[in-house]
Amino acid sequence: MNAKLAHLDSETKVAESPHAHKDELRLWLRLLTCTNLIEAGIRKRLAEHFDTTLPRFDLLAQLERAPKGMTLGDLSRRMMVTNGNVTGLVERLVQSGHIKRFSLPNDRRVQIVKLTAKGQTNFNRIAGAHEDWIAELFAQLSPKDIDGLIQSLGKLKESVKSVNRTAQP
Amino acid sequence: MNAKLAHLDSETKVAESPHAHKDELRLWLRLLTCTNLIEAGIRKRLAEHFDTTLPRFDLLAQLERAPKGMTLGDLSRRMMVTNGNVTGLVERLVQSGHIKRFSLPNDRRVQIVKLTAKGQTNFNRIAGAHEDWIAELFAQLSPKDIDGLIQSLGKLKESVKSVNRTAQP
DNA sequence: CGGATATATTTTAATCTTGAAATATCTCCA
DNA sequence: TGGAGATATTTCAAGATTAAAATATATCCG
Repeated sequence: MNAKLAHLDSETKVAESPHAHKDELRLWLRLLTCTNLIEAGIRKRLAEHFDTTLPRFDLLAQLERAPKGMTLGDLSRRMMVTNGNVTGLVERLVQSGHIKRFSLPNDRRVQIVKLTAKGQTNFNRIAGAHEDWIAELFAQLSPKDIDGLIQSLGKLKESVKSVNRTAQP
Repeated sequence: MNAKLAHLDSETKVAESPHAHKDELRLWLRLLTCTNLIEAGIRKRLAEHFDTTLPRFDLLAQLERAPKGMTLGDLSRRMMVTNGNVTGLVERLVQSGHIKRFSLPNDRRVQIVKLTAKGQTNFNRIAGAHEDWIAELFAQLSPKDIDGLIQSLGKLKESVKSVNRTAQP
């Protein structure tokens, strides 16, 4: 059994006491299930009611909070996806007239994208419904539950970020 | 005001009380951020250490808990993904020798898939590391935080499922 | 100045994912 | 029996996603 662990690399410190983390694993699976269920629900509703997708809505939502526009790099960081992903998404949203590209005279590497009037209108219509769908899905949680979750997930977020900072330079 | 809205359906509520659900929205965004951060961390580690992906690992994990094998339909329900998705995933895992297909003599529509010895060995090696990665990422949460999250997320899961049951037949 | 290095974006190939349509098989019942 | 409807899987087309390599531009510093 120890021989089996002997070849393990960096995480050996945790590997010394295997199978002692059942609660964390259970929590993670539950977290994933909740997120997946909600995401699926939202995705389906976006398709049915507004004929759009979650990544498209997500990108518009980012831009909506940045009236002066954002670079593709900003978008990929904010949305936590790769650059290449944003490239394709932006392409399709420009194509459909929801956003527009601008180049900066002082730095020809960057592209700024902004919502068009059409994009803004479209986003506004969706955003209200989206907020209500979320409230509907969370309806059985009390304000106390909600507050507790916000707090604990805030802690989790910091925990994950601090590990990623040290482990992945 | 709440009493007045209580019997109305969600679409009507949208019109009656827009923008009254900030906390739920904030919670949802935080939930999504946490899940995405953790998923990204796990995905990266799976690629680096074991040259594999999350969906592959996920499928193997499902099969590991079903020594008698599972049908593709079972897999797609358990993994909460579409049938077509499982078809492709299974194809690649059969290809790489981690799982094997079997047909049932009494029902020629269904395909059972099972872990091969290689798949089992491979999964075992990964599962321990995976559990430790999760524990590492959750390290800053106290046992009390963890328990609270498990409870509240359980409630959330039921809330979402009950809404999806009534809203999407 | 000019090259090394850093930053921003795109491209590429592969995988993942979905929803819908197509195919195959089974079950039930008139 | 035979056909209607249910169930299981695959196919298909489009989009989303990643990691890594390629491209383009900027900045820094010797």
